[in-house]
Amino acid sequence: MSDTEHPESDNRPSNFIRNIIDVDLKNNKNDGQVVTRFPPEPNGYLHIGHAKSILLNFGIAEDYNGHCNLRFDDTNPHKENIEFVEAIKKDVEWLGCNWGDKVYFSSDYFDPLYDFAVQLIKKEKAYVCDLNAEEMREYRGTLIEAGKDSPFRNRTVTENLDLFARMKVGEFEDGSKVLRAKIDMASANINMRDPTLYRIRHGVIHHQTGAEWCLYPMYDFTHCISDALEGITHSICTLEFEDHRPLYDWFLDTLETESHPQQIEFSRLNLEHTITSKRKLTELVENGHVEGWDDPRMPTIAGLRRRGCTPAALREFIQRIGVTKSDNVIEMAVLEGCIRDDLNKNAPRRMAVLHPLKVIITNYPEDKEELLEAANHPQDESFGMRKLPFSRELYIDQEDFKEVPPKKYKRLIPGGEVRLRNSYVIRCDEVIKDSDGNVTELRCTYDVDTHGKKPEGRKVKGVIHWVSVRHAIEAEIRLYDRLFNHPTPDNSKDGKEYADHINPDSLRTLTHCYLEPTLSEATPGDQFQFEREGYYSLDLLCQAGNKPIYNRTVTLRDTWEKITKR
RNA sequence: UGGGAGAUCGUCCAACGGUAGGACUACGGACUCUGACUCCGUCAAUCCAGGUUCGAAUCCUGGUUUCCCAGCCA
Repeated sequence: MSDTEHPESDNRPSNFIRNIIDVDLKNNKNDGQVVTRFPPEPNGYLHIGHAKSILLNFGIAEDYNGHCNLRFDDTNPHKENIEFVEAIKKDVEWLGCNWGDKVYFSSDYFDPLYDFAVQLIKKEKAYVCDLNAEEMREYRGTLIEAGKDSPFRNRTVTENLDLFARMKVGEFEDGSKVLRAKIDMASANINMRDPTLYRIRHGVIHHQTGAEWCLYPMYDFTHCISDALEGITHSICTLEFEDHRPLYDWFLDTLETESHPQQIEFSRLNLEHTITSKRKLTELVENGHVEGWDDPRMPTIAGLRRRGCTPAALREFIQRIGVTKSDNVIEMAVLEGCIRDDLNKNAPRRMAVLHPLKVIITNYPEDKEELLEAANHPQDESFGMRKLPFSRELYIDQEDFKEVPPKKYKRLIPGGEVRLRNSYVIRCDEVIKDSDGNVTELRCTYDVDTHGKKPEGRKVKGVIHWVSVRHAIEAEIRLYDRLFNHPTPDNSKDGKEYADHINPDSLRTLTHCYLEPTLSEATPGDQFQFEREGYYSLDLLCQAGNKPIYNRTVTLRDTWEKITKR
């Protein structure tokens, strides 16, 4: 902690939702309690948009000494499964959120929900309707025309009670009957035009309740009641549910539940060059555009993790983008900046050559080798030192030698000198080429008096990385780029679909890369800065034969590239 | 006049009737055994038109424009 005046209040996010809560607290609403919830449907993996919601809800709970429930909104067993439940728990935990002892499920409330539905029927606020899906759509009207009442709208309480009970025990086929709320078919808000409460689904095995039910409640009915039963005070959701708030309130008012949570809507996260639609992410996986939900190119939390993004970086990102009700598209640079900030501070430095070019140090004895000390972090001594073997034959990167250098180039050129990082200054004496004129090898000499000191009588500006051929570890390195070429592939307004904007070069695999030998000690998930290249993470899952695989998390900022592009 | 919501630098977020501020990006410079990091600096915005007010991003009126809604999905 520094000596700032208010060390506590510095880092607290402030946004309109927290402002609302502050006012509620001042008025002693909810007895001063703050209880939130994160309610994912287990029908896919969580993505970066969910991270916003998770960190918002859990963050508020933490800062206000409240609690945030993890609740699976599992009312549609057809699409949901236990794999997704487990994946979601893993991701929320990885983000550093603590849901306490109990994981909640909407399906925990199937019994009370059924009783509430009965209550609604008794209040003449719900009825069993025999219209099929198509008929119901016709009766619903349009955005600008009122709907009309279902012919089944005026069934008696007794008849509705009987029918609903028989729906429950399985007397009717899928789709033949639904339970609907009786509200107003002429409402300007389509959600209020007698929304469906329950549908019949035979033969699906629910991951929590098995085959116990053939009747499943709908979102609008389930969500508000689940919130109320859990004593949620602030039910925070995304903007598309704004239209549903009157319905949320209608259920809780009509049923006179003990508590009446307040629904508050915020705008969802949109990130440039990616998509955050669960449906479309599912398609990317199922159509083989990516290798799975945790493909490092995916904006899923699992993908980000495998790519090497850290929870701290993601948290910082979510904090930086803020929370409002306005539509937004966040530049990828914001996320990358957060990742770089975190990894710059926390990733030890290593050397790795991605595009090897052999260098022979002709004045270095063949059988000699040295161990050169190198700092693991240039700004943080606590990272300690490591020893790098140096020998006669080295690899440097092809990019670090140019026979015909562009302006301002300060790496190796024929007859020129360059510093080998953590090592000596070498001079390029001879360029060896193959029959096609490609440079295949460099013959250099080293200045023995330049290790740990500046060369005498001249300045050497360039510093390049290297590895010793004899000691190097061969590795596969995967370079990831944006998954989509268009900044808003979802909504490109050029008549094309998101899939048309997939970047064919989103993955480049380099199979003959060479790493410094200390990397043999790395374990999956470890993150490093490969100096002058970027941040890389040892893959969590794969190995290419006996070669390790490193995923590029993000490049270093590259002003040289900017200069050369001009 | 179907309903609901939004509009502030290129991007994201502040300013809650009193000097339009921060972050990211971009650009320029310093430093450097990472063309990184760090540091310093520069550019850059209130959707429009009226009105109220000593004073308006903020309040009022009228426009413009963007997003969401017609699942037995959530």
